[in-house]
Amino acid sequence: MQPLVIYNTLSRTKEEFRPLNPPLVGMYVCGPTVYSDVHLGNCRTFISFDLIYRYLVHLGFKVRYVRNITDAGHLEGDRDEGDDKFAKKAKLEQIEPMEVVQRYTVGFHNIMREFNTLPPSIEPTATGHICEQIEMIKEIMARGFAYEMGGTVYFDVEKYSREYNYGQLTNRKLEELLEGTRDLHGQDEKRGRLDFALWIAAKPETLMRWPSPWGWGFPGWHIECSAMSRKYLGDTFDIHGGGMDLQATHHTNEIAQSRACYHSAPVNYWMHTNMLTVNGTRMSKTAGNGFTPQELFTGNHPLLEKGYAPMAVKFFMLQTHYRSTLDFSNEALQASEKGFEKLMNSYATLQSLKGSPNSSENIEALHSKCYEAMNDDFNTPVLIAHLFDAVRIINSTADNKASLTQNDIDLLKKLYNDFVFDVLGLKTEEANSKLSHALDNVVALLLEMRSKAKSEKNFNLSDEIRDKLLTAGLQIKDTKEGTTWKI
RNA sequence: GGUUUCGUGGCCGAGUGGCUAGGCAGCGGUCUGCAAAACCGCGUACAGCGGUUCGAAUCCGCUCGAAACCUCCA
Repeated sequence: MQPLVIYNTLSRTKEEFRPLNPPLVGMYVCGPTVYSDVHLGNCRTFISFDLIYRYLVHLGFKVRYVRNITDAGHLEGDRDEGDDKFAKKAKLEQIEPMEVVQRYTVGFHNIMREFNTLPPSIEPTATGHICEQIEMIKEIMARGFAYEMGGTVYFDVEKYSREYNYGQLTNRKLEELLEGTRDLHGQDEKRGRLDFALWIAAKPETLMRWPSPWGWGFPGWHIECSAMSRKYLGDTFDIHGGGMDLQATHHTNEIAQSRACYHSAPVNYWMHTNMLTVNGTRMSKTAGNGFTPQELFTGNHPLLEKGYAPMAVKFFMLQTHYRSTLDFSNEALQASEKGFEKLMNSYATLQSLKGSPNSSENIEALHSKCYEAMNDDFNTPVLIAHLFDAVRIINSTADNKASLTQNDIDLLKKLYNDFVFDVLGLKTEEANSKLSHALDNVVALLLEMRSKAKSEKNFNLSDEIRDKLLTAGLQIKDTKEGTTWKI
């Protein structure tokens, strides 16, 4: 079987994945800034990396998955001034900044649980690592790549560029980058226009502040990821991920900070997930064309015709490759909802299949095709196409149009457990067991009545029972072996 | 303006030179008292123009169109 290949942003090609210290794998993903409800685009990124994490674990790697919580130091503007997002939000809501952080961190975790993502191994916060950030800034200054102006410390991009390739990640030259920036504003104290803040001096009204060698202040946005990834994964680690929008600025600066600090490149494989769009344009907080995950689940938003279950949404996302943009529309979402239902129904059917002396299908070949799809840069759309092959085989067997040995049936069960549940992280909606037991009995009673009516050719009554059950949300299905039903 | 990516059948979405995914919707059929579900079959798509090649959705050029980044956002 072909080895696992990963598209590396650094080389812009798919590369064979070779961890530094197998079977250990270090993976860092830029987490959310918890100053408001988690954005659906964020969710896509974290679902993508959850898939990657799950697959690496499935392959037997021992993965340390670090995903941070940004709870300080993320500025509103690009000019390194103004308050950070938490303090601003806290003032608006008249609460403590850490209250904002707590509220939205909890909300974020709840949504991630709805999507059935696994918790990371470590979830460090920026405010919990102020010391590490200050130490790193000191090291960068000691190597001459940063300078202090009035209590604010800036990273010297031009100086860095004389020794390293600053635009490496986006394949851009310094001159091109310089052309793209705006003119320096009069009040700005930076030396170069590409310079960015590592530490920002607190203003009298700044709520979130810490002491440092440069006075009271707070860390810049980019330094937290460099400091925390280094602390938990080492100077150089295997995978760093995030959304594509972080590539040009945040990740470029992370590389610069690490190299300026300890010379070596921090990451071997940079992975970037693509954006979520609505009607062809990017869903963003500022464009106002987005909805929250909660609104998506309930359908309580003008853009949504109805609510969609978390698993249906997740399945919809996984039907697109993580490096492609994904456009949200009711039509597409409903198509996925039905496809997901079909996939899950076949799993229930699979449980009732009986083995035959021989098989008309090659399940082992199907199994290895699934691995091939995933080994090709986590190609979930192709994986799902193979899973629908399994669906067809299962349903055909149930219809006596194909046959499977018990061994093959067990192999199919393993296929579902491996890929549908373990790797894709999908699950069926669980019903309350006591309630569902009672429901079973009630439906069985009604079906018995209907069956009696049918045998007496009282089709009016039998159809009435069927139609009223459908209205109540239960669909029944007559088969040769008897009548089955589902919600 | 610069950098990058993309344009696939009604919709979503895989696919980097020949073997032409998959889902949803549609049509025809099998099954069925009728349904539903399931299964079988069908549509022969690759923005346009030109080029390379025995052969291109896939490589090259141009044109048109879209998006992302360059400025806070995954």
